[in-house]
Amino acid sequence: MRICTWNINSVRLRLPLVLKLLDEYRPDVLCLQETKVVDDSFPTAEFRDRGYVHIQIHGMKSYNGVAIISRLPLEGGDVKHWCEKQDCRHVLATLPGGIEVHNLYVPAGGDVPDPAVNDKFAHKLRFLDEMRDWFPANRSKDKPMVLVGDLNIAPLEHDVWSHKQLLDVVSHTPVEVEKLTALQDSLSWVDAVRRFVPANQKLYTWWSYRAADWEASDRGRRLDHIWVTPPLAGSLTGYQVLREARGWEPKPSDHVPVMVDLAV
DNA sequence: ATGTCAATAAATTATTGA
Repeated sequence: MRICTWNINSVRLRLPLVLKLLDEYRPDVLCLQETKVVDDSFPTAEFRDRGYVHIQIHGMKSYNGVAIISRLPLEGGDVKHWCEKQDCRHVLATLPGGIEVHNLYVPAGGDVPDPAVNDKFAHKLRFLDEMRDWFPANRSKDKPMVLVGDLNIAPLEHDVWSHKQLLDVVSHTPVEVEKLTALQDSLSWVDAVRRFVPANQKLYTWWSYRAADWEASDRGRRLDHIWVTPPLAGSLTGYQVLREARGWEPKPSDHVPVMVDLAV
């Protein structure tokens, strides 16, 4: 089973790129974030035509929005709300074999890494705390689960182009990393991609639009993640981070697809 | 390091969020 996650930054604008991904890499399950579209306007037909007939969407106007698009049957589709907001940052569904997929879009957190003066950063930290509490209270680490999405945090030193220069930059500050790690530890989640890429090797999934030449400067961050619970860890057989997709024409997302293969 | 995108509401240009 191949599971892919991609922050698409408008699914309607980049629909041709999404279809290219499906045609060339044939994931069984595609999880999108930042779809930026209400459910009624989601381009469902184009996915159905390609055999992706099982779709769980949770979108809103302009911002955020998540979707699970699958060739395999989905059951028990649901959404969760965090921080007393209905802002479309989470959708979940169950795959054959009882594998529960959680697709998440963690708040970006604004620019100033101080919750006292920046409400967006405070929201991000609260969101992480709520997830850290929710998963162990409602799920067991013995349940086969996959958590994917744009977590908007690059936790490891080599998940960013310069650990030192990004210590004060939202996405790599110690307080965010600590909270993401606490969430990971809460159900013994395994960082699937880092099972294949050693922690001392640079690995990025996002490059800013603001760079004059993203490829030459290569100032990336690993913000997009795939985690699995312990029962699935032994089934991981491969991964791909589609760096090339950062250059896909005509208009690439600033994030690239991340996928893993599971022998289930 | 403050550069670029995308969506929206309003009317070719500003705002907001990332």
